[in-house]
Amino acid sequence: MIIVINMPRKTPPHKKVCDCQGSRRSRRREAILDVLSSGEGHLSAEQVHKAAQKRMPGIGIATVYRALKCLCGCGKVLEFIPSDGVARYEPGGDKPHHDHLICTACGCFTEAVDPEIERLQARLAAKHGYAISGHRLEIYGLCPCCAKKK
Amino acid sequence: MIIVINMPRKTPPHKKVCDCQGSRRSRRREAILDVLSSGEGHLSAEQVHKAAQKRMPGIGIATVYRALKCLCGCGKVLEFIPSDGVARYEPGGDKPHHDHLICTACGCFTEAVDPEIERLQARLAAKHGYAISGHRLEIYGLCPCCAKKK
DNA sequence: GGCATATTGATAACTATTATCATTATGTCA
DNA sequence: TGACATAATGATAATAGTTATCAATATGCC
Repeated sequence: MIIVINMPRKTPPHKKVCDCQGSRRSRRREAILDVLSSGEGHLSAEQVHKAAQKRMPGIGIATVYRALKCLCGCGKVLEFIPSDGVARYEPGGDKPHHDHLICTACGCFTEAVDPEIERLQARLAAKHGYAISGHRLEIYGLCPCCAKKK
Repeated sequence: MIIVINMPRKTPPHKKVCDCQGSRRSRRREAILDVLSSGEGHLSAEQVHKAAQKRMPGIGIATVYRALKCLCGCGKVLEFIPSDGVARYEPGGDKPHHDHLICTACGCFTEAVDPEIERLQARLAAKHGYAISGHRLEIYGLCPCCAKKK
């Protein structure tokens, strides 16, 4: 299974914030996971924050970032960073790997996967002597809805 | 030909800084282009700045950013933004499209392309009703050099 | 050479994200 | 149940990368 890997940010956390094992139960972290599990996914941290505030008024943005990092660490949430450099989050866990189609007009995300592409990527990596550990594929264009409008 | 497209940043420039037509000649802009043309490519703005200072002492970082934006606008330079969110620049123009293999250990970039993958991406986009305008593919793993060390 | 204006450098501002730190909540153990 | 160790939290400062602002300078044209 291919995992999407993000390059390390400039200032990585010094220690694991949460391994979701020795952690205590936290109602806010649960609320944040619930936002992603029940929502449409592909939310930025700010959007997650807004949605979480409806369930848990007063929740701080720092808590959201910490919770997302924690939830990513144990696989319950997936983070991916498109070319605007702003991290997006989606529920992980049972969800299979997929790539993203991104609409250049409305900014919406569509999930898609092509096993053939996955296979060829591995081949391309091998051809260059790379031991592949992950990949990131984004396809840009007009979504059907926006294409119709033009 | 497929062009790599970056999502718009949060604070896009209000106007085109330079269309490389009505522009005046600028020795610094030329120096910056020269850095990329003669160097290894895949440089961050900061790295370009450092290299440019050797040729043009006192050149400011703002000038580097402006010049890069200008040079990207007219195709002489290509910008791509990997998952650390930090823009990298490489000479454009005559260079054909390519994807990137990125080493998770040393951070080096390798250029690669597979026509088959390109074709399948177009097919995948079409399958989802997308009018494709570009894509971005990054493959992460250990480069041959780093793989050998382990 | 002089003029209109494009370009520049210093620096403030901005966005997304992480670190800090005092306060609060949680779980455990007596 | 109550006390205690410590994980989690919120406010906010700090950081990195990038863009905007603005006065000073450079460029091209007459």
